[in-house]
Amino acid sequence: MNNPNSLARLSPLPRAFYRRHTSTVARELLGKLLLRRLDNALLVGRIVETEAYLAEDDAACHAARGRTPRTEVMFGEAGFAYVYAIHAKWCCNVVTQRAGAGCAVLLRAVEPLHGIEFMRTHRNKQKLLDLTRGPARLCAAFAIDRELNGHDLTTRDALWITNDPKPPTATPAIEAGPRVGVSSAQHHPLRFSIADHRFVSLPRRVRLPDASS
DNA sequence: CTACCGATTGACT
DNA sequence: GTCAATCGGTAGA
Repeated sequence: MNNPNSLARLSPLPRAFYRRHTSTVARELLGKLLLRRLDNALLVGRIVETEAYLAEDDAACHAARGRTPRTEVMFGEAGFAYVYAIHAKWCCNVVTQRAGAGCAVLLRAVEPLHGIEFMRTHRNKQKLLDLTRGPARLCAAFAIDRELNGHDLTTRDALWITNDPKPPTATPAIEAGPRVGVSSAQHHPLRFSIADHRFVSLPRRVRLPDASS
């Protein structure tokens, strides 16, 4: 297991990573490490579940109804955090593609790796499985709120994402299915997760047919 | 200003 | 499985 100090020295994913198509970014974020630096703690989690919200023909995307004060960050440069409130809780996205496109990837679940006691305190929950499984739960555990809206994820400041230097398996299978809590575009598999991972949030997952079959 | 909604969660049967 | 608390964002008067 890497120690947190060495993980904190790894290079953040570059902006080019985020400038690609939203579905590609959503899939490739699986297995990456989310890092959060606070005054008195360094938190690390492995991203195990994401959802894509597209720039085109996606009524569920917040940007679909045009620019508002809330969605301004989504229409900006890729690689910045878009943090929004839902049901009095915070959720964290990463902005993708091109400035002006209006699309992002929602971080739905991580596996806690470091700073677990801080997460327990911040979530006021003891059970490991409940700490970061779900978009608002992971934000509470990582102390992510509106202060990080518009934060640049390509520096080692406050919040960023890196490659895992020691991935647990060579190439984990990826599952895909309809997005959670979204009625539109149910036919598109825009929710992605690491197959059979215990930290993936609840509703049923569907294994995508293998490309070779 | 008020009214309504929601990319959720946690408590409960 | 069901259900409602909770509050920021948004639209509209």
